[in-house]
Amino acid sequence: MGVAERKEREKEVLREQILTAAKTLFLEKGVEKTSIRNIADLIEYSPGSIYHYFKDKNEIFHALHQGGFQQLMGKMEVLITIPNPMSRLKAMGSIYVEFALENPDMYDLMFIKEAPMEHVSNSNDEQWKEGYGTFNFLRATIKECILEGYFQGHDQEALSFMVWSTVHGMVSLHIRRRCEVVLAQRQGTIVKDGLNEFFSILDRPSS
Amino acid sequence: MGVAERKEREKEVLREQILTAAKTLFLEKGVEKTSIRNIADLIEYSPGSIYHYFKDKNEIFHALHQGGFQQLMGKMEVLITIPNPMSRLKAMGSIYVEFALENPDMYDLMFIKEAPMEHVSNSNDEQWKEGYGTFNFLRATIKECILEGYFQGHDQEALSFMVWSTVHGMVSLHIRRRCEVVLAQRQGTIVKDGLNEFFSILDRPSS
DNA sequence: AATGTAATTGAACAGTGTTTAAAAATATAA
DNA sequence: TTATATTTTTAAACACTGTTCAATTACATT
Repeated sequence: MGVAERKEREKEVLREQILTAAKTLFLEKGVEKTSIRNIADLIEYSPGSIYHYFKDKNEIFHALHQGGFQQLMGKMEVLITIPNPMSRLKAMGSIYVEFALENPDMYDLMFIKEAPMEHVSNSNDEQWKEGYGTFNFLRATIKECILEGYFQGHDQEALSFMVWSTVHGMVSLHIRRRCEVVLAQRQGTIVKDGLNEFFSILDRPSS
Repeated sequence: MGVAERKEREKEVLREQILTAAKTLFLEKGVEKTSIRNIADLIEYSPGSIYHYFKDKNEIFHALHQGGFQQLMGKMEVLITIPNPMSRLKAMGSIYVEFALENPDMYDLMFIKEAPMEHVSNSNDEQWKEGYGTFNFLRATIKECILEGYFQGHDQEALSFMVWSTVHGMVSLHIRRRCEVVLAQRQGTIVKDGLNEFFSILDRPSS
């Protein structure tokens, strides 16, 4: 009686197809400008059938959202091989920025867009599980830095938040197209340059 | 023959009414979820008549956008009385954060929300006039800091962008409710604490 | 009072997310 | 194999959206 299992697998395949098509279109023309009909056209199904696999458009976002956190965590795994906490902190920043610039729409979904389920705050804990994971790793790295004397007398929690904010600020200004105010000839590299400036500042000795 | 002038004034009044209604609705339910018909309903005019005062929805957004920049610039005027560039830089950061926390919705509109149709409309220069103004002021302040030896060997443009990114990052993570990952007992003051951490880091001497 | 101009309207167009009743495809049972 | 039951898919419809435009209304000028 493996029929139910096969059906389940087939259903999962179509679910995956929808997700892949949605991701393709989101990255291509943006989330807002991608319609359910566009997705349906791409997988050659009717618009209505998508609603048998996802409650609504938001649920498609949410599924991709979680996938994004796993992707980011995957990119961060190499960091455990870096023993020096300061080097690890910098590498973490580089990976974060790299992820954001390579997957701007996904980053938008994860960190910039209005979180759609905020009023239904019950499931928040589950949703942010991965988010907690990455921030905890940052916090632990900062703690090691402080212990090794890199940021003497600094506040672990506030410093962690500030470091995260700096990289988030740079990539989100870039993604939301607020970089036109910087010199035209610098716009192409301003995020990378800004990150290096940040590293330089972090490298300066505690007075 | 003051008729033309009176008509002009009346036209300006209705323009103002549209802007006020749009602002109310944008801040209440967001730009994307506010329709021209919603705005028209609120001022008790037909949807079509709005197009006699604004080319399209984007033009309404940009008009409000510019108003926000003027408000921020107004708050920044006191900075010219601070002679020391480093003190001025810090005060600028404080005012920026204060503005964002006091007017989160307007800040959202100005720096976080998707600026609609930016790639389509080619009048970018005019739109960002005020944006250029505030960033120029930051750039000039950073330049003075460098000249006075505060950031020896640093890149003016990249450093300016990085400083802006840090304050923007902190307030935008706060506004978009991504601060739940920080310790619960710190969440109320994390932006202010993070800003102070940033100031401390900036204060450290160039090696 | 007649004319010309500017403001306003409501209908229409092409698009959106979503729902739903009917149809098609498929699995199970007799 | 045939009949029934279940699941999957579809097309049409609903209530929206931004925008355009011909027709109407309001009004200042002659």
